[in-house]
This record gives sequence, structure tokens and C-alpha cells, in this order.
Amino acid sequence: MNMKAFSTLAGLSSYTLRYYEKVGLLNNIQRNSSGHRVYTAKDLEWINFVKRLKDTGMTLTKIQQYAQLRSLGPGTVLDRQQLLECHKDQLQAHIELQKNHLLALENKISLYKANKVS
Amino acid sequence: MNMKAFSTLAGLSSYTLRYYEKVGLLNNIQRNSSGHRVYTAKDLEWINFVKRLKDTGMTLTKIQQYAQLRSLGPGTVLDRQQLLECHKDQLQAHIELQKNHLLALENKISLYKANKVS
DNA sequence: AGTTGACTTAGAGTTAACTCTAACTTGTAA
DNA sequence: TTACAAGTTAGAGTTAACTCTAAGTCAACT
Repeated sequence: MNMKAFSTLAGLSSYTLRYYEKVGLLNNIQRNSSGHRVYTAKDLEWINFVKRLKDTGMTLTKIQQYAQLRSLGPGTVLDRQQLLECHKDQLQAHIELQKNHLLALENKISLYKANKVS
Repeated sequence: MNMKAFSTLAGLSSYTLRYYEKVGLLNNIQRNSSGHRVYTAKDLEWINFVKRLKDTGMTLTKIQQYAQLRSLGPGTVLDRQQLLECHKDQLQAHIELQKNHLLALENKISLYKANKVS
């Protein structure tokens, strides 16, 4: 898969994909005879997971740490599992906080509806 | 209330508070005879709401729009209500998305636990 | 053979949201 | 009264995460 196709499937610009490679989020991307990147289905699977981590507020630096453990091979599975579990806990806390914010917001809106705000 | 006290209660640095004033998030802050800012309990109430909006992902530009409507007086209550309702909908969508991400993450972790990741 | 479009790199520019510096003034305590 | 903590301003610097530019290569059409 070339840059154009991968960019479309990943939903990320070619700029961003090259940047992600530069900062170590995408490792060992193949090249063809003329030096152009060649992406695989595995790469797509990986970038989708990267996007998910990013969407849940993980910084690129943290994702890079996970990516690095991953490229170090099977000896790092426990570290990776722990990293994900830690992130899961943070995500759970984030969701609870946002739910709380939602309640407060609904409360504020009901004040507007009751003409109690000016 | 002086800068130091307000900064502590608001949980924001004096730099940030001056910055928020500069970008129009804090309007009509009183000054004492020597030109120092004097904050009120109302200001604290307001900054707490600003923080909540920010924590739920609203940009400072958007919050500034709300702040501006607010300082235009009671004629803008409907606009403000609509702005908040729109943000509420976005927040609800955000929470649902994050819940989804959480499920996917838990799934991934269970693969690690079942030794199905290397 | 020439043009087009996709690709490459290194490195510069952008945006949001702070965060700090420099130079100065003012209020309080010893 | 002298130190020092806290305040002021304008404006520069920082960080994350892109986003773009310039200058060039390369493969596929016309």
C-alpha cells in the first residue's frame, strides 16, 4: 500500500504519517526500490490502535514508549500490559469526571430554562 | 481578595489569570487604589465555571464567546443557553465515544492476559 | 521527450494555551 | 528605612502536535 492509500485508510495526512514515523510511533516501515514507503495491513491495524490511544488522551510520547516496548519483542509483554492497564484506569477516571461535568452542565442549563439566570 | 488568594482558590497561576483576562475570559476585574487586581466571590464562581467548560474540552475562544455574551447582559440569555446545550450534546457524544474506547482497551488487555499478544 | 502527480528529505512555520522575563511600583514587617 | 514579598506591564519563550515549503527524484501517461 502506498502513502496515498494508507493516508486515506488511516484518516491521517501524509505529513502526519511521516511525523509519526519521525517521533517513533511507526517503526520499520518498508520501502520499495525507489525509496517510497510501503505500508501493510499490520501497519493499518497498528495506526488504528495508536489513534485510539491518542483519542483517549494519551500523549504521543507515551504512545511512543508503548511502540518502543512493542518493537523490543515478546520480552516486554508484561510492561506493555501494565502500561495499558494504567491507561485504562486513567480513562475510567476521566469518564467519571466527564459524567460529573455533564450533570453540572445540565443543572446550569435547567437554571436557564427556569429563567433563573440573567 | 488579592491575586495570591484568588490564584490559590482558583487553582490557577497568576500568569494564567492575567492571561485569561487578556483573552477576555475574565472581564471587569476591579482594581484597588494602587492598580492591583481585586477579585470577588462572583469572580471565583465564574472562574470555576470557566474551568469546568475547559475541562470538558471547550476551547478558550469558545468560552470567551460565552463570556462576551454574559457581559452583554440579559438580552443574550437565549444565545448562552443554546451555546451550553450545544456543548452538552458534544459532551454526551464524547462520553459515549470514550466508553467505547474503554471497552476496546479492556478487550486488548484481556488478550494480553490470555497470552495472545507477543 | 515532456508533463503530471506522487513521492522523498530537511527544516521552517503554525496554533493553543500557557509560562516566564525584565523592569518597575507598592505594601508590610523588622 | 531598609529589605523583601507581591503586584504591575509588555512582550518573549515554551511545548505538543501538527502542517507546510523548498528542492529534488521517479514512474506513468501523451
